[in-house]
Amino acid sequence: MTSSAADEKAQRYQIGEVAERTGVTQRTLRFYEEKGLLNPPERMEGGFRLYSQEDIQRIQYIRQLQQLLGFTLADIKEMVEAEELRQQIIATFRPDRELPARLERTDRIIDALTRQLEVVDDKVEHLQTMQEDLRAKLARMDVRKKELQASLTSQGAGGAAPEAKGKKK
Amino acid sequence: MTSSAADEKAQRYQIGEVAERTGVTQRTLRFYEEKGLLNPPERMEGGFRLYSQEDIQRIQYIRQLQQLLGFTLADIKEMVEAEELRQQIIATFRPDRELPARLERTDRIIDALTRQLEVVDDKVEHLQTMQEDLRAKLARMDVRKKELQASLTSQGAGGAAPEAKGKKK
DNA sequence: ACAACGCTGACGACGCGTCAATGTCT
DNA sequence: CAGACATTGACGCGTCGTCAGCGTTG
Repeated sequence: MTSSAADEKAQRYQIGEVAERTGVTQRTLRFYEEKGLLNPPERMEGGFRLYSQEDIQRIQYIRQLQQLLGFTLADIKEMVEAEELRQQIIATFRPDRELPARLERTDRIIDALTRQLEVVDDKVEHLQTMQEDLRAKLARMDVRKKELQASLTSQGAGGAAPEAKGKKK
Repeated sequence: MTSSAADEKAQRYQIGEVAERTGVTQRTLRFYEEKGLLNPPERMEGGFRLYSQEDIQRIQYIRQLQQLLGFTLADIKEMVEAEELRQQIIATFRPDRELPARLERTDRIIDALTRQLEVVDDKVEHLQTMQEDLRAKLARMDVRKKELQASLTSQGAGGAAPEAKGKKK
């Protein structure tokens, strides 16, 4: 139904659906466009934006860099451009002329990837520490909660403190 | 050298040193105070702020929640309050009266910790995926770079493309 | 012709950066 | 008293949220 078999790859989405699929607001999409993070999508006659599949991927990429890694949109702009280069280079049927220019672009891309990887490594490390911390704290609080609940259920009867036998230290 | 042995725990720091130690600006410290994230520190006669060791820990805690987990300051405010409760409860010599109130506070703390842990787990997962992605991309780009460099050094002689024999698939 | 959707401003909020004018510490 | 450090405004910026008024689509 949706695919008529004639137009295979020309799927376009309007802003509302893109917003839903990517989890960003329409406002944000227009803002990214305004800031040059997304190149202006096609439009319908009346002016409605029509996004491609690649636009959607790009949006998700931007969000990752922003939310997971905490880069600013200015940083991300550079990286998005590098990523675009990367995809072009990979898709390109290597015209093998202008080798120095290609090498330079390659370096730009490697720089961007390296910066990202550094941040990722850093965050993973910190987050894992935090993870263990939180698990430990949670475990201790759960123990406490159960102690409190025990004191409550057996309130009038036994005594105020139910011994809490397995105390550490 | 810094510890004179008389005043063990009463170390206080002015805003500049705190800023340096925690990696946030003085502006940010005043802002956090204004927003109720930090409770107003002591002051010297002239009005200079004097922060305690715990204040510093709290600032670092806030920064972690903000930068690593991406919470808003409003969220963080709740969590900081919960964390304060947690520390009080741990330090408290359990007055064992008002058990229901203690249980409620315990729940608040567990909620905060649980929320944090969810976010952390989520982020770690995404970041690890990203990490592998980035390493793979980087590896491929490095290969490409070396190919290009080889083409350059042996430019006039051998040929344009150095075969790139070990291509996967 | 109708609801649902999208368009472009414009203003506002959050989380600070960055002065400026003044006061305090040692 | 100098020079470093701190104080309270005030305005500005990045990254959108939100609303208004109007046009487009199905």
